[in-house]
Amino acid sequence: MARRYWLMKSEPSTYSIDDLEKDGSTYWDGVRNYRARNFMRDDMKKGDLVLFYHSNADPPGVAGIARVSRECHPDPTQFDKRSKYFDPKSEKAKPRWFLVDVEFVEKFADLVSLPEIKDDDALDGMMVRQRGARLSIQPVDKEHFDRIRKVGKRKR
DNA sequence: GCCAACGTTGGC
DNA sequence: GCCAACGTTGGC
Repeated sequence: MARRYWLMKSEPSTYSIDDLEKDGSTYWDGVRNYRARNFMRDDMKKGDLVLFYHSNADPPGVAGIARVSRECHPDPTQFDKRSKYFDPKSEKAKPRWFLVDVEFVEKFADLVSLPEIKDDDALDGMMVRQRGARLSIQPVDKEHFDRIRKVGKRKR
């Protein structure tokens, strides 16, 4: 099957591309939205490439590239009473929330900002351009992925 | 800090 | 199963 491409949002004040570079890889924990969960559970395969998006940042935008390094497994934070992601309705035998691991690939020389993404005709149709696109994990077309990666490699 | 957009919850 | 109320996301 063809490799798929994704966009994953993270608030850099919580976890940034620099944190991922330092850690090498991470659990993508805390997703509590069913559509986003279903992408991780059903569709994200090892080797898929990910646009690492900084949300709630100034400016928001794609900061680099990551890669799925481990496929779907239960999100441990759902069972951890001390975690803010604790879900009392989730059972160990029947976990409700799943995650994937992602590993660092590259940090862009220069962040591809949301305004730039919105201005670029080649990126027409990207989900992240839509008003109110709150979904924290989004599928991305290969052409859009390649375009963002190309723009991200520029120096200025 | 505001608020529009959207997802979830819970009463009925 | 509907839908109002509420909570969250995230750009601005």
